[in-house]
Amino acid sequence: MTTRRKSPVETEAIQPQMCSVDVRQHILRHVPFFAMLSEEDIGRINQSFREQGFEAGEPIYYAGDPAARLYVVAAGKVKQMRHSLTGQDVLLDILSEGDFFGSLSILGDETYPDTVLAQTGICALSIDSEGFREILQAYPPVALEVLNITGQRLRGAQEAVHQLSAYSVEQRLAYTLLKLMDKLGEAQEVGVLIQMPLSRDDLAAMTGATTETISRIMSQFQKAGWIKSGRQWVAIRDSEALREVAAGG
Amino acid sequence: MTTRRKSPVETEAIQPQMCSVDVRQHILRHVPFFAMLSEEDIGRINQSFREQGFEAGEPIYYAGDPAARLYVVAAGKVKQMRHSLTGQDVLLDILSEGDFFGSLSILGDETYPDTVLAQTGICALSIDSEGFREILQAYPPVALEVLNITGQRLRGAQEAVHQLSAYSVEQRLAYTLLKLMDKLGEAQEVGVLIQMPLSRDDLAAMTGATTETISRIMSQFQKAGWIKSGRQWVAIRDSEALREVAAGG
DNA sequence: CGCTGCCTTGATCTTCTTCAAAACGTGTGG
DNA sequence: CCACACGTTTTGAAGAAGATCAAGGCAGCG
Repeated sequence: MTTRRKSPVETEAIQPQMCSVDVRQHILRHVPFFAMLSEEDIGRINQSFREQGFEAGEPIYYAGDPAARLYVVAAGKVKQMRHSLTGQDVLLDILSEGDFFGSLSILGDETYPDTVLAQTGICALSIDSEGFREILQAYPPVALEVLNITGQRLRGAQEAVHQLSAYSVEQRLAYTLLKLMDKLGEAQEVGVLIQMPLSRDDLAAMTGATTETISRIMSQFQKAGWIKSGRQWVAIRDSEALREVAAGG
Repeated sequence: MTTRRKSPVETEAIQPQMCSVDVRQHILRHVPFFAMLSEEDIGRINQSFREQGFEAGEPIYYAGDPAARLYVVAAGKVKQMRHSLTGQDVLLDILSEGDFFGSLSILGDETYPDTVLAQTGICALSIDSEGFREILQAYPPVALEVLNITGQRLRGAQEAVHQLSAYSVEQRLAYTLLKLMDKLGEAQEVGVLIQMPLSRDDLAAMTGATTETISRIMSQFQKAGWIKSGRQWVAIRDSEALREVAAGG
């Protein structure tokens, strides 16, 4: 049953039934900030959510759209982006199963500051801001957990600011690859494979550099035997070496 | 009663009594996320806080210290920083009256990822993580408000990432000055004065550039008549022009 | 009145971008 | 199953933005 494709990344097609009502409750149970609730409570919460499928490349929403809903990724990966007037795009984060995005501020009316795109086919659960606020009020432990996660993300974003301010592209790329490995890595023969389609363009948008510069450095890394990479995929073979580069070796 | 100093910035000395128990309750009432509580509740919360004064330049804590407390700025300004192995420092944020910093994650045990320094003399209220968690549990509306503010900060940090990735130093500096003006601006004859001691080094650490580059661009801005600046102070005279530069004019 | 620390300015050098073109891999349609 | 066509990746050469190195100037303080 070997296919003919070259990329080791398995872009498991998101089946419509993965989004069905039947499995929604199961998915919600595995969302970090609902994990502590009883089956009964989750059932109640479930009713406020609705599910939605998106194909790879499709936008979930655009920057500037009125911010009305909060989303939870049930399956697949999404890219959270900001675009500039110059056309230069910045990839802020990659979110996967259990991560949330969208409207957090309880005070309605604003617009989304970023664009979110489906990187693979995805299934998302969503709820309107009003409904989410009600859940947070009804279940204070959930609010604390959401606060916790948001705090962690804030620190992550501050670390990114630090990186961009103080380190070279080479260091930032090494750091980014390590972070992706921690988040999406999967041990395989080629090395620890980053389980998602990932182009040089994506890496450029994540590190604040150009495609060409990233390509050059990736070639170096590969020549050194630290990574193995092809069209839209990357595997890490020597994370220790990358760690040293990231730290300024 | 005119002094001989040149800087228009008033570095009002923080008097010890500003930190006294008497006025603590008054201060807590003006902290955004306690504003909705009754006088009685604030009185109860008050007992968990302790006050502490710091002189200008003094550290509140260093990166790597065990993260045990959450702080609220009662008076003065603090700098939230990250340092790099290379000695290059990054200024993540400037916090003033009513802002909080320190240990947010409820799950104890970690260390602070950043260093916080008193930029002016300051008075801070602080509470241990345990006590803060209890408050959040006892007063769910407070938790929601803290979540809200944290969400806003996350967006601010993501905007900084965007800026660093996509815009020139000139644009970032213009943007930074405008942000400081919004936060700390005070109308005076010279223009809208940024009410705090602010060196070229500080601006360099905020924009991810070197002191020299910042100095050059500040000279340009001043020559153009958009700002007026001296030793450790800046006033904005033409915010519209800066806005245009920041937007890529 | 001189010292210390902040700010300015210039010259050079490095890093990264930009522009351009060729090579490669993947999926498609014949 | 093969060959073509497209988007991704690579590589090169020239250019620009900003860092680094090095002096000198100026303000405020003791």
